[in-house]
Amino acid sequence: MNIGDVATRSGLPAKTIRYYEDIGLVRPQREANGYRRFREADLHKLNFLGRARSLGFSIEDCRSLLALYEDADRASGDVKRVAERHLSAIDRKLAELDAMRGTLAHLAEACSGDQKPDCPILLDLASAPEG
Amino acid sequence: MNIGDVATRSGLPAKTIRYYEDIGLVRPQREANGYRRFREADLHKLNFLGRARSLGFSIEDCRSLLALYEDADRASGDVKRVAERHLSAIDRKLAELDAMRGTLAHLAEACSGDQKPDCPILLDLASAPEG
DNA sequence: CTTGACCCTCCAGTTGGTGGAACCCCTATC
DNA sequence: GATAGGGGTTCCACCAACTGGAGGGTCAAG
Repeated sequence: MNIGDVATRSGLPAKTIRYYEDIGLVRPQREANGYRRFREADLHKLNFLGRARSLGFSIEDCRSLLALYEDADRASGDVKRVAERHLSAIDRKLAELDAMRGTLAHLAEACSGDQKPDCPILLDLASAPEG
Repeated sequence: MNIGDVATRSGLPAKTIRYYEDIGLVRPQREANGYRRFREADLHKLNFLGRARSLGFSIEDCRSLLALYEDADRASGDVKRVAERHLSAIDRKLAELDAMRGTLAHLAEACSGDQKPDCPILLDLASAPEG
């Protein structure tokens, strides 16, 4: 398979796949003309990467997960640890966004949104930081 | 005030303040010796920026908000529009993270986490993309 | 033989800063 | 006057995870 084929089959842009090769996540072979040659195993890896990235795992997480994926002897506990670490990162992010949302919604609600220049949003933003 | 003073009073690192000057968000004057000289108005702006950034507004959003802040004649509706656009971006992000969290929690729960090599997390990650 | 769809490499830009090097300035102390 | 420290200055490089584009090679069809 050429890069275009794995691109359509994995759903990843060709650019991204080249980038993944650059940073050592996949190692396709090369044809005589310099074109990358991908095998089924490479496609599996790319699918794996696409799915993991879409779940928000970082590239470095993906590298670990891929190593575990390829290690037939790994303990599933190792994978679970990576997943749970990521899960709590997601929870932190969620809490943070939720707090933002609360403040912002409150401010937007208090704002009349008309032609008058008074605006509680700006008033809040302009208030000094606590501490 | 020198940069160190506004840094402590605004809670922003000096490096960040220099960066904000670089991209034109603040324009402190200069002393004869080349030191930046900040006035109260600059400090207000920096507080504004710190608060807006902590609410997740992008730098470009901040630029708009700052322009509105400094425009005595703005309509509060203009500000509200920026805030509401940002609010829906936050909502999208929240939904996305929540979906991730669901999938991941489900997978982690299904994973025994013991010494056996079978791992539903990896199995899921390895499955082909739909479509 | 030309057209057009692929493919290649390399460079630069994105966002919002952060780290560090190399150097200047100011004040206090010896 | 020398020196030590704690400011300040500039500039360059780096982070994640790509993305866009230039400039050019390759291949199959008409």
